[in-house]
Amino acid sequence: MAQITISLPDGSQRSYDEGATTAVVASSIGSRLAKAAVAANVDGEEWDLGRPLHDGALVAIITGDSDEGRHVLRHSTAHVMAQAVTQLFPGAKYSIGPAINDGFYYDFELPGGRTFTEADLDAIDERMRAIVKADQPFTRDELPAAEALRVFADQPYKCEIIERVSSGSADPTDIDDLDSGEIGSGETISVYRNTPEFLDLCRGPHVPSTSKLGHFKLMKVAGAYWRGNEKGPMLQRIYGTAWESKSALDEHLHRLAEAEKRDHRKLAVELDLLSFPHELGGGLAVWHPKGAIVRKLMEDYSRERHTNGGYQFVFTPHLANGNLFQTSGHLDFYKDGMYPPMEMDNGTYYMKPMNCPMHCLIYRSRQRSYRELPLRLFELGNVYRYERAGTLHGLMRIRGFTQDDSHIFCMPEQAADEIASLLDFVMSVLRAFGFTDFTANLSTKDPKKYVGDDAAWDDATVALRSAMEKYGLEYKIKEGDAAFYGPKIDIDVRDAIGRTWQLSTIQYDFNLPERFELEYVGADNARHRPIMLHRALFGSVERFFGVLLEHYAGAFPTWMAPLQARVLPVAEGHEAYAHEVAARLRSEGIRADVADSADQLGKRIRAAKLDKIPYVLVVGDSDVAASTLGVNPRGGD
RNA sequence: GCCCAGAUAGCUCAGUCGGUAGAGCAUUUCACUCGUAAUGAAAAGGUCCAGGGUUCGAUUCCCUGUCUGGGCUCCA
Repeated sequence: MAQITISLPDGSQRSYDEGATTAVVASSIGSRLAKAAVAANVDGEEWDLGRPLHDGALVAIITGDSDEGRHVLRHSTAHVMAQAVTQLFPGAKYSIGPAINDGFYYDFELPGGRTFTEADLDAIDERMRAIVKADQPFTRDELPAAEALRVFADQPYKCEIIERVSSGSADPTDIDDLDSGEIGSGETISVYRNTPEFLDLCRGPHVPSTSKLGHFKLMKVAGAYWRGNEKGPMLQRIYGTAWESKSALDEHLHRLAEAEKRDHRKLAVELDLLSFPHELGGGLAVWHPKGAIVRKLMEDYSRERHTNGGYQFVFTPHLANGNLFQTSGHLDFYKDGMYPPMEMDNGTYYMKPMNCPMHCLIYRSRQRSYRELPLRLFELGNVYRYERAGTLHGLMRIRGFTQDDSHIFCMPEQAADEIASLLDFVMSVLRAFGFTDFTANLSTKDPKKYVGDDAAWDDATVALRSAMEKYGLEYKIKEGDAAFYGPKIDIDVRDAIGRTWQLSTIQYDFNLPERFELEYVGADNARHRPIMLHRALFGSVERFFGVLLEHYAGAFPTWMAPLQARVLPVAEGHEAYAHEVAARLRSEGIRADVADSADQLGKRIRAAKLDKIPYVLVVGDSDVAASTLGVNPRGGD
């Protein structure tokens, strides 16, 4: 048996049997030695995590506080879960079970179409803990494909994977092949087992033994399509989370609880901001007075910045004749995302899913000169999109919403400068709302869904790229993620608890100017075609509001708080003075009210705090006498 | 659209093995007038999501729909 020797940071060496246990693991989870060991020299060659060594055997080092280490233990936990499920539910079919962010999942099909219940999760959890306790070693085997098919004869999903791998059609970059991508070269299939009865296709690596696991929790059951195919069978997916230590698990659960407390749907009810009445239908909201104040402040600020930024305001209707969307291409490309047609005596009408076609009509309403360009049209435009029922999510995914939408018409040679100054504008406005951490993505052409010629796409992509480089913004590339009419830049922001949200978008469009035959007269007295930039900064006002609500956990900065101050008289005798104070504040433009003394002071303070009012002002005898007040700020602003 | 789970007072939830329901908070009234996160008492508050079926009787069981939640798929 060949040996693998690893030099440890303390100068000592350790040898492992290569092949018998192919996952080489630092002696205990939580040890830090692995990070240093990754750079160790094995058999005279540099190697890295997960790199195949010696006839396809894999070696990996895990450490408790590395992403690689967590990945390994999560995936191993997924195996144990599948093992528990197959023991508890004879005849269960198991498909794939990868590690994901914070945890893992495994997809199953139970006999007779049975589904998992909450009680099942408890039983599975219990069985998993027994397997952990049994200290079963994970071992690796390689089987010829034909034998693997025999071994997994009663597991149709596994057979499908084996066939895909042995025919060479598995794609290791495909999420659905995560588990299968590297299980073999086509000739042989690698499997892991930790008891004689349970084995699973897997490229490894795994922890050496089930006893290294244990800090996990099964979270929920959900439906999931086999291989993500909407037409394919629906499997039962169990999600779990797994960590290297109890404290890490607890921390994760705590983070989840924090995020739940910040849920904008919950806060919207608690703070009386807005609601989604059933009578309206799914994905449609009504704004209550307090929510409306915040929204109005957001919109006012946006209008002010756009005025200063050289934008011209326009208004356009909510409906349009279908011919307009035929011209724009929406009916060809996104009919499914539009509300159904309304037949009228003079044509077929649709709710507008976007404002751009109408802005094109404004551009085209008369002849344009190059001297007018860039022409920046801005509208807080209401659009309606028929989002599929299962995708609606509070304010984040909604069917009727308002875009802070602008379309900038400019000469192609102006585009890079215009985009660079747009980036500046966008981030300056986002900073005003309290975001400081931005990342950008450049989305490129979707080869299956685009219009226009390839050269135009290339030019547009270069313009966006050079604008970001000019601005000095780092960006990632999302291949094939662009809209059908042109490439785009999306700006993601990180919120107070580290989640990222895609907010702003800047999209290059050479397609609509073509379709609407937009022109300008150039300095050469000839007609030219402008290009168009779509850009939304909030994205949707509703969604941005939802993100702000979660970012601030309901405690909006004072400038946008629905109520900025509440005056509390200590007792009945102080009420007149309290009203005087509030009136004075209101005359200074401060949103203030008074909570009279019907309840005890402590209770009124508590209520004001729960309402997240920035300043609670208490007035009693000494304040009346000296014309003062006690200031109790919310803190944290 | 698909899978699973829900919908009971304004909110959060309990309950009814099928005999039209209850708590806490909020609301109203009364008492208390209080100096920094819950004073006490009383009252009022419900088509138990909607429609159909089974039943002597349905909020409860079944079906359909609507809406919500978690996923999948989608996201111009």
